[in-house]
Amino acid sequence: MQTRVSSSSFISRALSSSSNLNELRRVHALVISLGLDTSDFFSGKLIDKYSQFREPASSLSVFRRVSPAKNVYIWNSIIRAFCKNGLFPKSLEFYGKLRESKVSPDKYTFPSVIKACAGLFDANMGDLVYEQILEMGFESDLYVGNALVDMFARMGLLGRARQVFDEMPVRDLVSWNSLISGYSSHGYYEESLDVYNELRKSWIVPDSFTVSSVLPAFGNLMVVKQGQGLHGFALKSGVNSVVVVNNGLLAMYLKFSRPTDARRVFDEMVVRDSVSYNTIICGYLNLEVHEESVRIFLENLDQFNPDILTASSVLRACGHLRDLRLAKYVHDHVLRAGFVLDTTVENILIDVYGKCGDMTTARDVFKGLECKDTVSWNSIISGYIQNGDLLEAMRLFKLMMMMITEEQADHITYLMLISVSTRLADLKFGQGLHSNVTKCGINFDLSVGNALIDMYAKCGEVGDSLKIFNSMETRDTVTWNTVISACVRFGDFATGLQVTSQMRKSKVVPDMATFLVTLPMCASLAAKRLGKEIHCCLLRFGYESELRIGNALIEMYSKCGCLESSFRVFERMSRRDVVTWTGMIYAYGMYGEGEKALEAFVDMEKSGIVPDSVVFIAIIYACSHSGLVEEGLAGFEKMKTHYKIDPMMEHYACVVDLLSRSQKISKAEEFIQAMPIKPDASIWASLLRACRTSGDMETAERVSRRIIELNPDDPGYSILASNAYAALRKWDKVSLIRKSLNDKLIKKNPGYSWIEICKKVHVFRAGDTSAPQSEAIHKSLEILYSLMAREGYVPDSREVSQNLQEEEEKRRLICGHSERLAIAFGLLNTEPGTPLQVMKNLRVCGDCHEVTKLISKIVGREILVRDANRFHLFKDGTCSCKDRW
DNA sequence: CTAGGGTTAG
Repeated sequence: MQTRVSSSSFISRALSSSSNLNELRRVHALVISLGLDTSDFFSGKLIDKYSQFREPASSLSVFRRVSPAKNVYIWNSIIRAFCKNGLFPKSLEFYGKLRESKVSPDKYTFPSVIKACAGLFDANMGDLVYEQILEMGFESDLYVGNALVDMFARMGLLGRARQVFDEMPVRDLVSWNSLISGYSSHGYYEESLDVYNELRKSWIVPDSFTVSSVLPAFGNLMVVKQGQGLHGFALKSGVNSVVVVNNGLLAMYLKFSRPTDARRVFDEMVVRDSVSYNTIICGYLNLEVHEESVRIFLENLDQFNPDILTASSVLRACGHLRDLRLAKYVHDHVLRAGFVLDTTVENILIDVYGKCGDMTTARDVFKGLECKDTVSWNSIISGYIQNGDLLEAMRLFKLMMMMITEEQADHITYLMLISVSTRLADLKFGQGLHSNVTKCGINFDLSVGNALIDMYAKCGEVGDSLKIFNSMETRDTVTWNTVISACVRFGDFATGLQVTSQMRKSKVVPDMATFLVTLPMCASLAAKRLGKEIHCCLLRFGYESELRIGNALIEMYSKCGCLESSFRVFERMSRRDVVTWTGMIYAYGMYGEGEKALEAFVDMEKSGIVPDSVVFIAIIYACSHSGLVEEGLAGFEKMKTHYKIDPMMEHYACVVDLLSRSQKISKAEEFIQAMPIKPDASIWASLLRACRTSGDMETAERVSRRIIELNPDDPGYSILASNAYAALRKWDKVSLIRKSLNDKLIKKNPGYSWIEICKKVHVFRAGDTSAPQSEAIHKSLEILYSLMAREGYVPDSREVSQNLQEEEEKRRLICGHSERLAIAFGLLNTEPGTPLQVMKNLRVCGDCHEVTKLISKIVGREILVRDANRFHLFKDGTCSCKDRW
């Protein structure tokens, strides 16, 4: 008896202290030799111990040797053994067997069973087990409760987890940790933080589990101050000696976009594991410091074992850096190290090779994938798009749609393909995508909606853009920007303005693109007041130092009649590029300040900016509007010989304009003859305008014929020719041209003018009698005409382009030209002496130019007129353009 | 019974 007791306690001690499998097997052999292997006590110990050394098979064989009448202790051991080794189905199988036996489970049975349900994400089994627990009344047990909280939390059923937690009669730190971790890992960061703060109010002191579980919440909620506080707590309490905690701190600072703090944590870590390296590599990647990402990897290759996650991060960095060599090296390394590549890594490889421009390899990886998921398809399609092969991207998409798999095109697929249809201006394809997207409800995705708006706009269907926009429930900054830009592109400024004011009333925050689309809109509309407001607004949002914003402001102010403001913006810019200078030169040109434009060009050259072809257009344009013929020609020569820039059609048109404006008609015609490229309608149109002002009707007719022969797309040129024939009284030609225009269903942009008075824009169309104060306007114009007649004014009937029988009727039409209505309206609605500013969408006609000069003299006012081409400042009977319009 | 790291667009 004595021997028996002492050998029992000896074996029990030997079992507990065995520290490796071999030792355990020797003790096991001893147990068998002593005939103790059927004993419940030793068998239970052996089952536990074998599971500890990851030998569940041995655990099971021990279990089987125990007599059929097993007690609950043995059952719990085997269920726990399988559970600990991740063999959850086995755990549940033996739990089932236990319930079939006569033995009833105790509270120690359930934590493992619950964990098995959690591990299998088996919510039904979990519910069943929960019911059984409630029947037996074990739910009040701390360990059972903790396991339940954990199970529900893992399954994402945070409401139920919280309920169990709230109903627990006793809670410990594990209960809190399980709930915090559950909230965190499912993205419920606020809740996670709330529970953590509740915990902090209690007497319980957080441990490393708590800290590492709540850290992601701090990182994602960007609560920097509190995050730093938690860091302090981690240092004080000593939990930062745990590597997981440090990894969490590292990740948090990276989420905060504080690489310096992150780096300090990383450098001060005594122990790092591969997660530490992966976290910092991936964090640098997300902060777009890709070089740093790669550097950490290369410099620490001997410090840690890169795993498949390391590889995927580094590969992504390679993609961003377009470093094909390193990508191939890492890929090769991964293959040789024998890592199993899952779909995620393969997808990354497809993306990276695509980004590096190696579509052959990308395609090989793609082909080699046995199970292609949506991301695989998206990645290869995106590769082709990035490499400019839009048609192949389309082809692959069609192939994808034909595949009978569970993988379907998602919002990203559609987003990419909508942009393909946009870039190809393929309306039919775009419409097909739209209907697909509507069928699967993806159209409610904000980005997809935005892409569709853009697609329709760029395919010329602005009406459909607006339809989508109006039907959208949520809109972001991009939505608004896209719609405004659609209106501007289409020339529908009225809607553009309306949408802009709606946007300003909404809570959406403008971004740089907002300003880069609204400023040019103001420029086109010469909406000075709105332009200034937008300028103030962008100052508030801190965009004033942006180069492109400065460039847009210069253009806006110059087109709104504020040359000084343009210059002020120009002066304040810390950085200037060729666009900046071009804007300024063009601005001077518009105001007839040719010398200043030339000076600016010299300054630009001095500042080391290399001129491009556009700046020369501005130069010649400026010279043209200031009568600087020689200087303009010199600029053209300098461009060709000194800067080796081949002139484009626009340059030739500018030179023709330059010569024509100065009435050098024969020179202009010679120049056109000598052009190395075939002159288009714009060239001839320039010449034609000059012919008409100089009265060279012979050339005018010849040139008009040319224009009609060219059959230009822009109806403006045909109308110009038609007007020339009208002046020649060749009405048959006029009606022929008009008819062909009508046949083509082309409608000319009708002429209109507008004026801003008391923060309101008033628009006038030619001959419009429905405009406000129409009666008064006509009356005052009549008075003005009689006053003008005294100055010797005779209306120029050549400017009338339609064959009207009565000279009187022609005069009526002239008097109806829209800018005159706008000017008269301005005179009627402002204090005497106030300067007026009138805008016109077309060029001012010669007769209106004369009339405005006279009006400025008669009423003693400055009248600033901006037409489609430039500014005219009328003052005391003269114009700033010195009649070179 | 409780903790951390990876994919596609713009």
